[in-house]
Amino acid sequence: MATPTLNPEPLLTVLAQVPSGSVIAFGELAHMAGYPGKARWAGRVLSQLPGGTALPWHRVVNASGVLTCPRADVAAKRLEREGVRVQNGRVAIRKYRWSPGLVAGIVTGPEQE
DNA sequence: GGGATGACAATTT
DNA sequence: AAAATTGCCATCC
Repeated sequence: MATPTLNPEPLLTVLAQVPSGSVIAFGELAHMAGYPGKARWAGRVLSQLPGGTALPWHRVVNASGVLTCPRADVAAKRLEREGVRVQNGRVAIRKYRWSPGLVAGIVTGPEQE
């Protein structure tokens, strides 16, 4: 089996499924990609993405909702353009956090509004 | 094999 | 919400 190197493919696939107006955390992204606990690896993958990528990398934030990226200003601008309110490089991840169950129309947990 | 780094997460203060 | 602390995992030197 040669080298068990991690593939960015599943991660990029999940990232492409993220709808506009929503955001996702690195940990959630890695978990859905099939790599639970590898939140840091997810960040590494995005860091290696090319500048001309068509993937919505700007919709990926950390668990705190902070745009932890070298282009936070660009990401914030794009997010606001998609309907996500960004304040001081931070988004209300509590409201905008996306999950596969959400797509199914299943409401989980209490609402915080 | 060891140490430092990084687009992180969870907990506590 | 923010800062500090600890834990985790992959990569680079």
